[in-house]
Amino acid sequence: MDEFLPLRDVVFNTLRKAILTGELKPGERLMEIHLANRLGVSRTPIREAIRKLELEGLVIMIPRRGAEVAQITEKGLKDVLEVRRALDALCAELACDRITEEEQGRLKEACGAFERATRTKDATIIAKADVKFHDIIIQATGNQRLVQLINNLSEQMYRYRFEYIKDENRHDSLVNEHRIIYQSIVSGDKKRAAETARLHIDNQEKSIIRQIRLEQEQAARKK
Amino acid sequence: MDEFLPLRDVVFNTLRKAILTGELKPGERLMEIHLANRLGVSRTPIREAIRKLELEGLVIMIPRRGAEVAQITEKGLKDVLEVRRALDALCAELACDRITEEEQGRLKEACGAFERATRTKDATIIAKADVKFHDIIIQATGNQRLVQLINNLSEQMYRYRFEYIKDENRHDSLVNEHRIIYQSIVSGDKKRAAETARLHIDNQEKSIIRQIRLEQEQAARKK
DNA sequence: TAATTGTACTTTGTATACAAAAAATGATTG
DNA sequence: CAATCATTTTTTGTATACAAAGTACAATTA
Repeated sequence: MDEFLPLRDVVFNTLRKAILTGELKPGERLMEIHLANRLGVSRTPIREAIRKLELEGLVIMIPRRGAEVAQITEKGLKDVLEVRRALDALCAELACDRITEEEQGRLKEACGAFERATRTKDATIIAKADVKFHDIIIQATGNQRLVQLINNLSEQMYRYRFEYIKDENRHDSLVNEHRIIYQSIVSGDKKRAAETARLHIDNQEKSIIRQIRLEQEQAARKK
Repeated sequence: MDEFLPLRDVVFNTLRKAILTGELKPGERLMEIHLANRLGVSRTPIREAIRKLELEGLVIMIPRRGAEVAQITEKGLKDVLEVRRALDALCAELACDRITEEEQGRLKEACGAFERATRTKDATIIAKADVKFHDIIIQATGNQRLVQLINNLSEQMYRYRFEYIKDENRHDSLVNEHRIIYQSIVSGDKKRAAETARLHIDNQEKSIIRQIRLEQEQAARKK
């Protein structure tokens, strides 16, 4: 499939995924020769991939020392979520105005599919259904720049998303929020759509921050 | 000053500036050897800089053909401004809650400085005063991610900003809007601050879109 | 023993080399 | 004269080479 992508893009995708899934841990150094050997390419594509990761904020560069996986701080996550809150609300509002009949149908289906997914109690399935639902809304805005920005911001929390989805106590309210968002969008109620989208992020934030604190405590105890 | 930056970053900054100022025109190819000779470096730093420009959206890659300066379409600009509208409103709201006494002082000063700048009728001076005013607000949010995103989005319109500032008929309303934004923020009136910030972008949008249509007409007439 | 300095080893930063694809040129043929 | 195909040139994509900065470790000295 990706056989015809330039190696730099293959490497970029590979490294990005490794960082997002936690396979490469925050603070870990990305050493070029090591990665080159591991991925069976030369240093050139590795370096070019790192330049993109750098701009995306997934790695930070230390001069003459190379790249390391960016640390995720509680402050950093709060900042990301604060922006996402505004952008998700914007998405919901724009979708109210611009969603097509066809997209409305798919959104309804995705909303139902999400409810069914929660009943499986399988976090992977639920996460996929969740992404699908929100993707339809984001696409319905017809704003490519917005799509790109939200994807990038979501990325930063990939690791924590999963834990959030696992919390079964939240499932009912998640389903409920999705349903309200769906209804508001098809009925064109911008205010309610935006407000619920914000609430949706607020709930995620609480869960993720709890998660982070836990990890930090564990890290501190290790020392 | 930048003597100790890696060459790739020097090249990145140079190329970015060249694109934003219009020195490198939309559609123009970025050929590596040519740029390398022109800037007195090898292809390696050039390529790494291009990878960053690529992710920033300032150039687009065509496989096996290299990079060219991204075209700016009316749709693309509308998309950018739609996002900025939301983010600038967010900035204004956050600033209401978080601005420090010291920043309030600087904002007042910047607001007055902007008014004085308009009286010079010198677009460069006005543009600088405008940036300074808005920078204080953005910084007052304390959200680094937001700062970075807004900077990146502003960048995309760099070329048009200037023309917008030149329109002297708008100066009075610009000064007025700044004053309202300043007053709303120091008095903590989030709603009014956000609404005025949105209005501020709307006015820019009208002016910039007019500008773009003009350019496109001229381009069409040439053929 | 602790600190410091010198040396060997890594690792990055930059330049160059080489292969393969695309573009341009020109020759040949209908 | 036009069109097509071969050939040359240009340009990208990838690998490698080399220099300089950084790091680690050991030996030496206070």
